[in-house]
Amino acid sequence: MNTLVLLDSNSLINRAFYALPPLTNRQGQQTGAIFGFVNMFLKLIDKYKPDYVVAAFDRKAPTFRKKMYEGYKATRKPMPEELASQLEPLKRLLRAMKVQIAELDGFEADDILGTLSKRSKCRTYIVTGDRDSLQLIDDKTTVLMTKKGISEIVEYDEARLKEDGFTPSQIIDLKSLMGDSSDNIPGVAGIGEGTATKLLAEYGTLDNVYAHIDETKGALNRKLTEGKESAYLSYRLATIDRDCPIETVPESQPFEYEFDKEVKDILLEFEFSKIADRLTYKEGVAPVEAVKAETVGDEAELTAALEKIKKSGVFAFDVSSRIFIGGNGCSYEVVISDNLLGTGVDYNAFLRAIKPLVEDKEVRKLCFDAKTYMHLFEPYGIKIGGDCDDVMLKAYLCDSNRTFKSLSALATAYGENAEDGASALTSLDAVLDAEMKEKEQEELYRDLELPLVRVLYSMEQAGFKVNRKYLDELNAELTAEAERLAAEITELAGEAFNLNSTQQLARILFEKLGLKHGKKTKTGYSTNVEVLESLKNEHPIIPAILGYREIVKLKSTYLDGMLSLIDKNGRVHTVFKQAVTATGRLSSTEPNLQNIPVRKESGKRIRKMFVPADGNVLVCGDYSQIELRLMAHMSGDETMIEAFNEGADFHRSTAAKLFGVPADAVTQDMRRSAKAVNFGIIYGISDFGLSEDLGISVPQARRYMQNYFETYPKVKRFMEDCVAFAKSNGYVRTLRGRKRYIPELQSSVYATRAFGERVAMNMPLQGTASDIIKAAMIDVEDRLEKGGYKAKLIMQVHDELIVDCPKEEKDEVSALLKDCMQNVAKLDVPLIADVGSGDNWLDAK
DNA sequence: GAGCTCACG
DNA sequence: ACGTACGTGAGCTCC
Repeated sequence: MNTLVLLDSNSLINRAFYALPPLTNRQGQQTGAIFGFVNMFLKLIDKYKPDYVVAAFDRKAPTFRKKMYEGYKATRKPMPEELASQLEPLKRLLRAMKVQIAELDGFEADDILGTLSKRSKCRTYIVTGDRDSLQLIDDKTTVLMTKKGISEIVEYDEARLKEDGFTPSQIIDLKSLMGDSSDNIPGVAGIGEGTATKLLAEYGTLDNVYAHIDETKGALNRKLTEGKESAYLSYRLATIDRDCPIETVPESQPFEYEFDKEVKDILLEFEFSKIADRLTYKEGVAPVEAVKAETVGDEAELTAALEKIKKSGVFAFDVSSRIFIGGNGCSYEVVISDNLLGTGVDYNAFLRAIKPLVEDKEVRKLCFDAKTYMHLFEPYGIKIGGDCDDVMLKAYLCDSNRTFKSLSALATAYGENAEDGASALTSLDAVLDAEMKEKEQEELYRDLELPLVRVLYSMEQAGFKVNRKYLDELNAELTAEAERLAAEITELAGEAFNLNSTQQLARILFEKLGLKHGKKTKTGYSTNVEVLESLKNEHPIIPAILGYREIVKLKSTYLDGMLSLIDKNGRVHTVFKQAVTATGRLSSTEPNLQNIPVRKESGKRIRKMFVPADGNVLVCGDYSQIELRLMAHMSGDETMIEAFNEGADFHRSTAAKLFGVPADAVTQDMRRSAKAVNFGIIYGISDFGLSEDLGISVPQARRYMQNYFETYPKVKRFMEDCVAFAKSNGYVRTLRGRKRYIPELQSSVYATRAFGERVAMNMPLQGTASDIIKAAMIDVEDRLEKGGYKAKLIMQVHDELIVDCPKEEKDEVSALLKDCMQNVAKLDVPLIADVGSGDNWLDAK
C-alpha cells in the first residue's frame, strides 16, 4: 500500500512560529517559522517515506463553519504579519519539493485533509498540532500530533485514542461540550475537559447526554440546559467537512527524494545552508563544492604545510574537535596522534611547530575568537605576534543581534560550504571585511574591538583574588542561618516542602494559608520579592521566606558557585564575552563578576570577599552618571549641559527644576522621583514603566514625563530623533558608529514595536558609554605597560574599572586611571570618574 | 530547556 | 485595548 502524508500547514507553521526565535535572512525576510516547518517536514519524510505529500492551507475567505460562528461571537485574531509574510515563501519551497499545495476558498485546511483522507486509498498520515483532526482517525488514517512546538510527534491511531478514553467521532462530542478557544468553538459555558470526559464516558455521545439530562443535578444540569443551543452549534463547528470540493489528487504527483536544484537555491535564499547541504539533488546539479583540506599526518608533512602557509602571508587556524590550518589558497587538516593507531602528529609537537608562524608579525593571523587562542597558547610560551584578525568580532560588529558561539555556527549562518575551518575562515574574512566596510564598522574594529582583545585576555589571565578564609567563614554562617530559617518556615507552613520551588511555595501561601495573591505568571501566581514584600505583615512566614531567599541566593550563587572556580593561587578568572550583547557592552561568565552584590547589606559582605594580591590595594574608578552625561552631550540640551557643568548633584538639580523649588529645598522624596525619571529616560521611558517604578498612577507618571520634557526640551527631541532615525534606517548607532539593527520596529504587534522604540532610545546611550570605557581600558593598559607599572587592570563592570595595584604605585596609578577614564572622550559636559582604593572591593568603591 | 527569581550596571 | 521600563548571567525546579 502506498503512503500519503497530509500536512495541516497552517497549524504547523503557526506552532513553528511561536516555538522558534524570529530568525531572518540578511535581507530581513522572516524565516523562523519556515525553518521549523522544514526541519519537521524533513524528519517526517525520513521516518514515514511517503509516496505522496499534500500540504493543505486555510483560505482567507470565511468558511461555512466560521461564518456560522461569526454571527455568534468575535472573529479569530488575524495572523501576525511576521508569520503571514512566511506563507508564500514556504509554498514556493514546497512546490519546488514536489509537494502539492491544496487550498480552497471558503475551507480550512482540516476540511481538505478530511476530504482527501476519506477519498484516498493510501495509508494516510495527517500531520497537525490541532486535536480536532483526531476525529479523522480510522483503520488506514493515523494522526501525527506535534508536541512541544513541533519538535516531537505522537502517533494517534484508534488504539492510542482509546487509551485517552475516546473513539474518533467522540472528539466532536468532546469539543461540543468543552469548546476550544483556539478554534473559537464556544462549547458549554462552565464545562471543561474533565467534566466533558466524564459525561462522554458515561453517555457516549452528545445526543445521549441530552437524552439523559434528567440524571444530572444541580449546577451541571443548569449549565447543560442553558448551554444546549451552544453545544449543538459547537458540534457543527467542530465537525470537519469530509466532502469539500477540492480537486487535488494526491496520487497525481509522486514525491521525489532527490530534489531539483531550485530547492537548494530557495533554501540558500532563506540561509538554511545546513539543510541545503544535507539534501540530495538530481543528477546534473553540481554538488555542494567543498574545498578539500589536505591531510597532514606526520611532522614532516606539517613542516611542509606551514612553509606553504607562511608564503601565502596568512595563517588561519581552527583548533577544536578537529584541527585545521591554512592560508591563502591552501588548507590542511592536522591529524593528531592517538594511542591506538600510533599515527598522526603529537598535539604538543603541533603547537610547538606553529609557534614561529603565530609569533611572526609579518604573517597575518586569522581565527574565530582570538582570546581563547591566547589562553590556549599561553602554557606553550606562544604569544601572538601583532594583532590576530577575529571573524567573531567582525560578525558581531556587522550585526550585534546575532551571536555565534563557534566558527561552524558562523560559517553556517553565512552559507559557507567549506567543510574545513581554515577555508571557512579565509572566505568568511573576505565576506565580513566587505560587510564591515559597507556598514562603516572598520574603524571600530581596528581601533577598539581588536586592541581590546589583548586587554581582556590579560585581565582574564590575571584574575581576581578571593579571600578564601573569609569565604569559608561567611559560608558557614549563612549555611547555619539558612537552616534555621528553613526550619522556621517548615514549622510555620505546617508541612515540609521544597523552599526553592516557586510552585510549591505558591500553593502554601495562597492556598493553604489563604494569603492574597498578586500578579500571575505563566505557570501560576508570582512569589517574587515584590509580592512577598507586600505581604510582609500578613503572616510571620513571609519575612522568614524573604530572609531565606536572600541568604540562599547569596550562598549558592556567590559562595558555593565560586568555590570550584578558584585556582591554586586563590584567584578566579572570569571570561569576558566580547560579542554577546546587542548594545556593545561586555558580559562576564564563569564566574560572572559583573553582578557581585553591593546594594544590600548582606550583599556587601559578599563583595568584601574580593581582595587585592598580597602587598597590593584595589584601585577602583567609576564613571559618574555617564549615560546621563551622554544624554546631555548627544541631545545638546542647554539646561542639562549647564546642570552638569555646574557640577552639582544632578538628581537633586533635576528635582529642583521638576518641582519648582530651590535646590536646597529638595526633599528625599523629590530627589527619588527625579532620579527615577532620569533612569527612565535612559531606558527609553514609558508612562507605565515609570508608574510601576515609583508606585504612582499612570497619568501621574505621564505628568512627570511631560514636566521633564519641558525642563529638558532637547532630550525629548533627541529621543524622537532616535526613533525616527531607526524607523527610516533600520538601526541606531553610538557616537563612534557602532550599530544596532532594530527589526522589532517593523513588527505589526504594538508591544514589539514599542519595545523597538525604547531600544532605539537606549542603545545610543548604553552603547556609547560602552565604547568609551572600552577605549579607556585600552589606554589604561597601554599606559600601565609603558610606565613599567606592576599594577594590573583586572576587572570592568560597565562603568567601573578595577586595578590590582602594588601599594607603592597607588597614588600614581589612581591618577593615571582617573586621567584615562576622564579624558578618553571630549564631550560638552565633564566626564567624571571617581577613583578610590581599599583592601577589598567594597572598601575600594 | 523553559520559566522563575534575583544579582549587577 | 493593548502590555512594557534598558542590558546581562546563574541557580534552581519541573517537564
